[in-house]
This record gives sequence, structure tokens and C-alpha cells, in this order.
Amino acid sequence: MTSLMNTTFGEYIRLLRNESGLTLTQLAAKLNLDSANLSKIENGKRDFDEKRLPKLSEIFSLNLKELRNEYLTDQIGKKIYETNCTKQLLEVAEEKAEYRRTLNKEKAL
Amino acid sequence: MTSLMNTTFGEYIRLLRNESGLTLTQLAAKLNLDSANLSKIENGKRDFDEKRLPKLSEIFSLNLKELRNEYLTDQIGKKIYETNCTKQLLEVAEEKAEYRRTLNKEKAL
DNA sequence: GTAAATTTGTCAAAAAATGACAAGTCTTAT
DNA sequence: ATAAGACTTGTCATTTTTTGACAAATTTAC
Repeated sequence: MTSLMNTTFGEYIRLLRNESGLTLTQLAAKLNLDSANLSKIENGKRDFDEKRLPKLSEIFSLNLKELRNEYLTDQIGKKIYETNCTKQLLEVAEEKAEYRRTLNKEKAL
Repeated sequence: MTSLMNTTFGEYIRLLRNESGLTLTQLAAKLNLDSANLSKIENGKRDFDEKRLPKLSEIFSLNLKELRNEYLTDQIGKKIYETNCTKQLLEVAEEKAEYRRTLNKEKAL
């Protein structure tokens, strides 16, 4: 895994877009998206739709897995932020995730 | 903070309910909920609705803040589980949450 | 066996997310 | 100054997701 961005996913898209000199309208078209809505995405007022990740990775020649990690950590980070989840509670959450994994293994037997 | 349960929130409700000898129907009534749906909640097939936490804490004489932490860690744990988020990525997510906090502080100025 | 308790399936209603478009602001070149 | 392009914001219909409700199983305890 290479380094992950410490920005919101929207800011990351904006960064990529600016680097490549595309306008909102141009990138939105490539993504099959309305430019107004892409603007909202970049400004964190809407979520980027996960099913557009492959196209996004293609447009900017990014590794899809890494991009998905960028997306995923943004999503979880957002939830941590919104719920005001402390580090301490996050550890509990992590244990609970682990617990769910064991549940799932049992189910598989 | 006292100890948090290492179970899903649904299992926790079931535990509480069994300890107090209530049936699904009885507890569901107190929660203003259909017993079939409470069953699904306990079995992890639906989510407990956050707005019922106060009533739940009242019914079982629990501290609302702690109960909310139980709920919150369950929610985030579920997301960690569903997205297959590794510990490593979770650390990144935590940093991104931190980043959002700084963004929010700036906005407040 | 049967009565109560629980689970499962289904579907309409409610709520949330998304797409689309109009109208606004801001910037920049002329 | 203003016209053009880039971006932002607001709104609303449509779509998707979640929830509530009820009927019909299945399981459990007697």
C-alpha cells in the first residue's frame, strides 16, 4: 500500500482534477455526472458514489484498490467524525468488528 | 466509562430482555415496535433506530450515554466489518476524522 | 398436541440519496 | 464595464433504502 491522502475524498478529487487541468464540467462528463453535483461532492456536500470508483481510477490512471482504500477510509473517517467517536471507543468498535468476523466464521461451518 | 459489551447491539438487547424475563412482544410494545421487527433487530437483520435509545435506557435502567456508546461502537464496528477495513486502514480513517475536526474548527473562526 | 414465542417473508409507506436543471456568484480577459 | 467561463447553491422529481405492519411459518415449552 502506498501513502494515503489526509484529505476528504472530495478534496482529493478536486486535487486530481486541478492537477490534470480539467474543469468540473469536463470531469463530470467523464464520470457521467452533473457538474453541479460534482461540485457538491468536491465540497463535501454529497457523497461520491462508490460505483463510480472504477471510472475515476481509469480517468486518472490510479490503482483501483488504493483508490478504494482512499474512499473507504474517508467513509469511516466521516462516520467517526460525525459520531464524535473517541480513540478509546474506536478500539471497542474494532473489537466488535472482530467479534462479527468470528460470528461469520462460525456461520460458515 | 464502564465496560462495553463485546456483542452486537442486537445481541445485547436480547441479553437484557432475557435477563428481565420479557418476551419479544412485551419489549416490542414498550419500545413501540412490532415484535417481528424486534426479532430482526436482535438477530442483526435490521438496525435498532437510534431515536429509541432513550426509551431503551429507561426500560432497563441504563445510563443513556453508555448505552449510546454501546450503540455507536456497534455501528462503527459493523461498518469496519462490512468494508473489511484493516487495522492499518482504520488508523488512516482515524486520521481523516481528525482532519475533519480541524476543518470544522477553521470553519468556526 | 397445542399454545406461546420467535422467525421469516412480503409489501406499502416513510425517509434518505441522487440526478437534473435553473439561477446565482465569482473570476478573468477584453 | 461586461461578457464568458467556472463554480456554487437551491430546489425538486425520481430512485433507492429503510422502516412499519401484518400474515404465515417454525420453534420451544408444557
